[in-house]
Amino acid sequence: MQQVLEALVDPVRRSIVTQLSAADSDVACGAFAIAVSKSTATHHFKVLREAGLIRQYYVGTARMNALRRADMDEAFPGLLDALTTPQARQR
Amino acid sequence: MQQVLEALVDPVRRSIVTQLSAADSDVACGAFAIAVSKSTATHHFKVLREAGLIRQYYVGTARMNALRRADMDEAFPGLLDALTTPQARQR
DNA sequence: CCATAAGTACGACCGTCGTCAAACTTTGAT
DNA sequence: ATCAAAGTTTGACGACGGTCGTACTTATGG
Repeated sequence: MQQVLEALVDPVRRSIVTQLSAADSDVACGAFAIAVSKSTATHHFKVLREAGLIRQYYVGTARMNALRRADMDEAFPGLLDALTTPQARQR
Repeated sequence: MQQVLEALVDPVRRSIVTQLSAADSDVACGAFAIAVSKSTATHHFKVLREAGLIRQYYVGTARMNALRRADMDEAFPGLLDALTTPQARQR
């Protein structure tokens, strides 16, 4: 839980989770709308992965990211819902 | 939202919120089970207050703390519920 | 009036975190 | 074989946040 919150408190990482939640399929690392360098992006994906929020797999040179929503909903019911709500994203 | 998450990511502050949520009435600053000095405690209460999570008022020399659950539930539905759930506290 | 209790305010210290650039790896295409 | 695309790794830097001690304020009780 502590680890999950530490992952979600960063705006960039929360944006990644939000974009993943809104997408209808998995997303490559380079396809996110985040304004940081590649190395910083790699760092953020690592934090999200180690917190159990995403799963990653390769497709050619692209590393795909999948939101582990079911696992999260089981471990922390309501948390991702509370964060990906449209009004939550706005405020 | 960002401010609320930054307030809730600290274990001491989340413990304060949890204890407030479990209590059936408001709690004085000195009555919490937190292992930090007085000045550090004051700092944490200030962060919680500025994030809108608690309200404070004096009763003699004691400063009472009230959880603003209704305001939070309106602004960020499900967030406090997700964090104060017994299984959330455990994990 | 004085002492004690309950917090607050102010600096200071230190660790952690987000950030980047540069060098490297691996895969796929020409 | 070469080259480009996509990430990773490493190291460094700077800022912010949690912590504490000390000094200060305010209120209650004897």
